[in-house]
Amino acid sequence: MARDRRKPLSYNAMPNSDPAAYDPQSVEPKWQRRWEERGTNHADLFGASRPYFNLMMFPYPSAEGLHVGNVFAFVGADIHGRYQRLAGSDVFEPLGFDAFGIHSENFALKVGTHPAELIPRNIERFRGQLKRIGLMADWRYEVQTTDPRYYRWTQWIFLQLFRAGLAVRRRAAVNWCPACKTVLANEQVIGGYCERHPDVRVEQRMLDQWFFTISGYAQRLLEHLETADWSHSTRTIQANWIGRSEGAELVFETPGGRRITVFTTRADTVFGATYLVLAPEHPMVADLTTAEQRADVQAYRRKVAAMDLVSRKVGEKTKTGVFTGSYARNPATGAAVPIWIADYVLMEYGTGAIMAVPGHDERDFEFAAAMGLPCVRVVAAPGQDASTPLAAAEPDVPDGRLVNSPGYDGLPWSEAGRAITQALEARGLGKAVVNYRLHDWCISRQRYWGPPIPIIYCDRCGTVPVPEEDLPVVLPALEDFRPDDSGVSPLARLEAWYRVPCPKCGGTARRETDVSDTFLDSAWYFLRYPSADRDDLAFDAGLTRKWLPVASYIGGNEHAVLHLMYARFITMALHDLGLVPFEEPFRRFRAHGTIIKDGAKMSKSRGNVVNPDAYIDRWGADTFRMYLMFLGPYQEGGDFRDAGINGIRRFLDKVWTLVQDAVAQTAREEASPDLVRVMHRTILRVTEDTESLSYNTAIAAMMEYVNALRDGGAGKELLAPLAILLAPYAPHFAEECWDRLGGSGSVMDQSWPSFDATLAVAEQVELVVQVNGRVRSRLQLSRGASEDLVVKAALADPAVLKFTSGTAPRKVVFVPDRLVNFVV
RNA sequence: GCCCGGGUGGCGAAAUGGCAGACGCAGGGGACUUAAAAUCCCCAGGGGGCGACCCCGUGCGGGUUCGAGUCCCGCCCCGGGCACCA
Repeated sequence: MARDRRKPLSYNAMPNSDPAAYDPQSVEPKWQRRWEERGTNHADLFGASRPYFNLMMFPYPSAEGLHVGNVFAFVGADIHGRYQRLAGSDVFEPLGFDAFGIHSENFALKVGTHPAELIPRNIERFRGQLKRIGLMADWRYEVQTTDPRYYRWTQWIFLQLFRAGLAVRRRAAVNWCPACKTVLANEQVIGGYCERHPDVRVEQRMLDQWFFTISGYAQRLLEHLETADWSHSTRTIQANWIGRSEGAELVFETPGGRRITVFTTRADTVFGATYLVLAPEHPMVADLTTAEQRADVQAYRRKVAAMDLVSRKVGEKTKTGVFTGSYARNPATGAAVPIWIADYVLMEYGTGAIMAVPGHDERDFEFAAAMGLPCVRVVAAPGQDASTPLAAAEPDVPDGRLVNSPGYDGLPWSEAGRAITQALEARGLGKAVVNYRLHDWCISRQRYWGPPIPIIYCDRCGTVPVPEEDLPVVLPALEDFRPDDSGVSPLARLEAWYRVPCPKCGGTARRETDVSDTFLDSAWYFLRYPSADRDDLAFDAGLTRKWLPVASYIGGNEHAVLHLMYARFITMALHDLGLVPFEEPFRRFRAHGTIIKDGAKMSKSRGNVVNPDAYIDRWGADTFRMYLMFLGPYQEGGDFRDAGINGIRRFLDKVWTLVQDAVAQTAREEASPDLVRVMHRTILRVTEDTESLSYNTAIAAMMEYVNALRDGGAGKELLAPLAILLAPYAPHFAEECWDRLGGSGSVMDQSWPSFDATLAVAEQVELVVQVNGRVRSRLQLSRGASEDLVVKAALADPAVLKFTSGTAPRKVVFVPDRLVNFVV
């Protein structure tokens, strides 16, 4: 733990000599042992009457061990689970490890140790750390995605999707690093160069890949978001990612009778479409290219094909493109417009072809200017007309109306699109369509550390799924698992492994040697948890019906698109196959905030990663848990500074002292009615705040209560409820307090205290008296004082008289039990 | 550029349109102690006044309202997501 030498953290700097003092180093291991012995954290999966599946995002067990961000995430979710249990639910809180994937593999390569050896060590360490922070995890149902008993069923899910036609094989472009000799994810390409080789340009390669056709689910995935009980931010990110846009497909015909279909969201501007642009890969390009233009077109297509996928999409650079030599007829104007190809048009969106309207689209304007193509105004703002010159593209003209568009002039542009599309549809040259930005999910990885895709290629029978009874296809041990230049997985080196007889005809065949994406492993792990001990099926139907959909899922927004989208898709697909009885996997999702350090996200490269171990050693898990939760609103995160952690420890010490004193008390005193009211109010606040994940204010409420108890004297009956309120936050500490106060059994088996709503409000209220909106006095009155009484008392107040000068106010605003405002 | 969040003391923050700054950290003063730590008590947004009190104050500029940190309009800044998506 780094801290200032000159001024060491002084709190508890010396070993505390007082044997009665709170010592987390003895309290915490003791209760962790008892929980284990008594099975306190176990859920009765079959017998539970009020099942509550409390899910948190399982970690990737990195070599560095757990970091503060993980602890923040897990503790927040654990508090929720513990609260639900105390509130009467049967909570199932499982954990596991997501240990396949390129990160593990790259790390293994770096340190020269096989992942099969590395991962179990990391998991061991993680599990130890997770137990230390006192999670209510039921470790009997731990899952590890790298275990053949798990990925057997990952492969099984692939087969279900394959049978349903949702897994398809097709050729697609991937990023290829010639130095790493492997395929890279888009995230690993930095400005056109390899993340790990900053001077090596990434290339584009065409490979056969397996895809899940998630794009067919775009509309459903979007629609369900509207009513989902999810964090607003997460819903917005997903909706943007799906990227629905309504528009039209319009047809431009060539003299040779070819029909070029373009997608546009601005059919209203079709009269201004002065040229067409196709993506360089568009299948019609070869046929459209004239002899004179062939050399140029081919050179351009080669150049684009060599580019990496990331810099291809960077919009800043100047536009390039080539004329094909052909023309097509604008369906609205009838004019012949030239057909170009340019890399600013992407094959994977829309139809891979656009009508260019330089007058009202910035990219088209830029391209037209560079190539000397004509530009026409078809929308005019009030005060402009058809001949007002265009100095730049005007994509969004407020109150704009169509011009230069015979038959539609004068129509507002926002309405004209529909009319024009309808008219073109009648001539077979257009129709309204909806497009989505969401692409199909490529699950092929030309890598080693993942579940082999369970497919066999037979020369006679073609693509044959591995029979379910032959699962798992075990990932074979491979000493040298480094990727190579071949463009296929290292598994392709193991002929003895991939050479298998065809399951259908028995002839020579070979296994698929690619492995599947790690995101597939994590797209269904929540289904596995309740059935983690079963080897005969992926998930038991009865348990699934009982425990799923997940009641609460808490995790980071860094997984808002990939993981959460894929999990939803897999669930929806399994539902359509009749394998699960629900379409959405998570009833409720809450995104927690990010813990940053010195204003930046924690990362190894920045060197600002904080290891929780040292804090737990020094302060104990409970203090550390509460400190993280007190940092700021849970759903916003905060900056990690260790200044302030002793505030939490002071709070726990105060509670400890109160408990000792109460236990030592011989004479039983009646609790003061005022303190009883404070207690009810505290229960109310902690209940509401814990429920809404406002952990920081729940802790503040408990602190206020403790301050009041110290002033007023506290007996056991005022402290026992506090022990329960504290249990989600500081579970070991709460157990110890509960035990010392004479409670029986685990504090986790108690009922959450209830409050009396009439006692939870103060008897005496302070009423604010304002004159013209400014506070001039305060009145102490009993709750429920009538307007008459308040106004009379307020007007008689000398501090008020000074400002009203005794005259009757023009207006009186009265808010019961809060304020009265005189307007004079 | 588009779409979400957010901007409040020295710091982390709190506040159904109704007392801005709860709770905590750091700080100052005092008690205890030979001394320190720990602990306990008090102070603590800025300015003015001996004082009771008064004025100013929630990124900036307007507006609605008896009353705005909170609602509306227009900006600035920070964080996140998307980005030649037609």
